[in-house]
Amino acid sequence: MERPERYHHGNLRQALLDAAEEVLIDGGIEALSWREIARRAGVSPGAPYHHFADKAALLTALAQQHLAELDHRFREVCTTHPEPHEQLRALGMVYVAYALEHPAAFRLMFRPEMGSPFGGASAETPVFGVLLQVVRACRAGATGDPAETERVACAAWGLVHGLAALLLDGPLAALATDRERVRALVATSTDRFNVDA
Amino acid sequence: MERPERYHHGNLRQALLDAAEEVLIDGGIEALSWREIARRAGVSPGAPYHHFADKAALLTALAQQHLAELDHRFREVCTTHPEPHEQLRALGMVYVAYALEHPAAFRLMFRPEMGSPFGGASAETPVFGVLLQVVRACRAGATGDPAETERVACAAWGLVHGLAALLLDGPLAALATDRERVRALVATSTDRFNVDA
DNA sequence: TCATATTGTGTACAGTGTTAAGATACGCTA
DNA sequence: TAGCGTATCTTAACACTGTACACAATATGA
Repeated sequence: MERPERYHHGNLRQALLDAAEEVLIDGGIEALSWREIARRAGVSPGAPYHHFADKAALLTALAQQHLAELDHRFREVCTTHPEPHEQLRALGMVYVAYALEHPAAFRLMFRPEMGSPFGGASAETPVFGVLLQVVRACRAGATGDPAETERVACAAWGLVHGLAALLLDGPLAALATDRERVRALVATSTDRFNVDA
Repeated sequence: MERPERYHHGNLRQALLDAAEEVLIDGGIEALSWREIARRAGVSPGAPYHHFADKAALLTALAQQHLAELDHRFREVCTTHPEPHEQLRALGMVYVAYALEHPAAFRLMFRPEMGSPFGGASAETPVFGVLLQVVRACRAGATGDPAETERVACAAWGLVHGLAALLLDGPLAALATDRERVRALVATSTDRFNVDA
């Protein structure tokens, strides 16, 4: 989209990611076809293969971008909220909010047909790393089993992820538009989950 | 598959569902194509349109079958476990176990590109109905807000659903094969979730 | 300046979901 | 039992899709 008159695009890779994002927003996942992406970037359907191995690779890269953004928001939460338990509640809100704000992108991160943009669930994993850190802070000073701490972090992730998934494509979809009820649901969920050792 | 030599199949509708299930098992969701299903049922690609409006309708019907089976297992749990809190823990185990046992089918139920097999989240909703009943039993005698009870049930569903989703297609996929660790994770999750009023 | 690597185009192929027109067999009524 | 309407299936076609390949244009570096 930068300099259409030239033979070489300049930075097609990013242009493709932008085009994919654009398609994703106003057409959803079903509209996200390789050729449509190339079309929007003003390029022939063969060109993208010089920048991405295949469709899955492009989509994985896009998912990673969103994952990085979500990770950024997570870290922001940690700076604006002092107390660990408050941080945890805020993280839940941010997670669900992001899912509802970027539904198609959020779904993309958990599609089985492409390589998972997360690695595993370690301290270096984008979003999970922050979560694990906060959970550790909540349980600081306790003589608890470290494996249990990890399980608790996974459970916390599962909790908010499940809410997001059910709100997006599950039976709770009807609630998704009512911001206040969503907020209440997330609050109930996190408040009732006991993190402490 | 019943009487292949005849022009009319007999009960093609169920044969198509069976074929779809078969494809789903040994090929995953990606292999689940309309034509492949017809092929396995020994019929031309146009024939299924007399039984299902389109691909999404077929897949929705298949998802509903699995949902009914899961609902059945849920009700079974309620009869074999007397105490509500025990029931709740057992339901969580059964939910996650079903997801890991039938991964492709489980994913099918939450695909955005087809009509959700659940209606909303009411007492009549297949799986949620049982869950709601058990949560109510846990909170019996309390003077709690009914809306809060509903939120708690939603949160409980979110908790186990999130675990299942992360184990299937998320960063917890590496754990999925280790039955004992999965069991411990689910136990930690449900035990730490406070249902009571 | 010229060979080479990079990044485009164009065409082709197999496979997809869906539709429409025509062939066949079943079930009901007379 | 004969005939007819209708439900069911086949065949062929359409507009797509993702990917592969040969080729062309540009950029780069010795």
